[in-house]
Amino acid sequence: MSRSARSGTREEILDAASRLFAATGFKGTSLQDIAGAVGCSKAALLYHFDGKDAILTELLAPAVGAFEELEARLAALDDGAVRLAAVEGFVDLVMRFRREVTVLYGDLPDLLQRPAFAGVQEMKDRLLDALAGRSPAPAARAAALMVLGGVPVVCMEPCGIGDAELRSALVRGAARALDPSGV
Amino acid sequence: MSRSARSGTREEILDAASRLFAATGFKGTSLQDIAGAVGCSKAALLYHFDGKDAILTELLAPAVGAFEELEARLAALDDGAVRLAAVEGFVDLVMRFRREVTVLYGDLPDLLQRPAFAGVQEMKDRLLDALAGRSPAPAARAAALMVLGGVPVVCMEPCGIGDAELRSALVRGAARALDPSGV
DNA sequence: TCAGTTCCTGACCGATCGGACAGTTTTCGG
DNA sequence: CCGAAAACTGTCCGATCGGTCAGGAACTGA
Repeated sequence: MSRSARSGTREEILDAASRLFAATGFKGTSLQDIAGAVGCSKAALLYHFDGKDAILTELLAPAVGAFEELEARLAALDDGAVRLAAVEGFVDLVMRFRREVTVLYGDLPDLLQRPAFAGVQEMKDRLLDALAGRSPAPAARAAALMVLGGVPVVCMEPCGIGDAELRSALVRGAARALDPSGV
Repeated sequence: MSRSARSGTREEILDAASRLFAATGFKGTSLQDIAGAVGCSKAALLYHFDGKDAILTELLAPAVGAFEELEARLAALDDGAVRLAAVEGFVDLVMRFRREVTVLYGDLPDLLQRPAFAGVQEMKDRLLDALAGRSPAPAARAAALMVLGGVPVVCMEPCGIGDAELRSALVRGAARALDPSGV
């Protein structure tokens, strides 16, 4: 067992950073803040990571990977089934990676500019397409965008209801919003 | 006519600031950036405004006022009519104040902490209540939160469809999401 | 024309940022 | 027990931040 795996400082840093990034944003959190939360020096962070950006990318990697998997799964579905699958998969992932999604949404505009997250923009576009049931209709795309932006907002809020109940409420609410045969 | 009203520098500052704040966030925009966009010195900004925060608050004041008016109007409605009125009013205001809402949502978490925007949090809560048709049911509140967070996201995106069409798509999509008798 | 107000500039300030670096403590295999 | 690698610290750096200040230009009413 390697030494680094035992001490766990690296994981502590990632945990503290994700909490702080989610609470005050990436730009709003300094290396000093993270070091203080972990209980080490700022230089220790830069020993474990190549810089502030490296902490962010490593932090978001699992979530990004999971969303890429979801997309691969959705790509295999036909137009009829993709909408509901996209809704359920999206809600599940956002809930599972609450903190990471909060971080990502918190500084979205300028985070997307970074070359490291160039793929996120395309990922968002493909997910939007799936939520719209691959329909090019403006109304369908607007509704899909509303779901894409709205679901994370709900998950960020500590709304005091259980995960199972929240999940079902979100899936049904989003499905209603995306239902082209609705009101 | 006062001298300041003629030169219009003050308005230029507010316009440039709102554009930059919306594009790169409040924290992500420096006074230098604004001065550069306006074509004046950084000191000129601080001659017209008491500080960076003062620019933000003055920028957001018309939007905040409009949302307060909306709430006052909603408060007079009974539980049956409040939901649809809230959806239409909310969509209208978000579209009218696109840029301001983008700024507000871009740095929401830490902006809400500011004493100057203490009222915004309560405003959000009351609007949420109205969108949920004043229902305390967790599912209704989750759907309302989804709409509250999702509609601004759609308006920020330059989605290339006309305002009228976008408005109708948003109102209908949001109404579907909030419909308790739906799917 | 001239005093007075408004408008604006360049230079400067302390604080804080992300990061670099040399040196010290801690840990572990042999 | 010891030498080497790993883990970490204190200190310093240049850049940039929001904000201050004294003074100069530009316009105004008399």
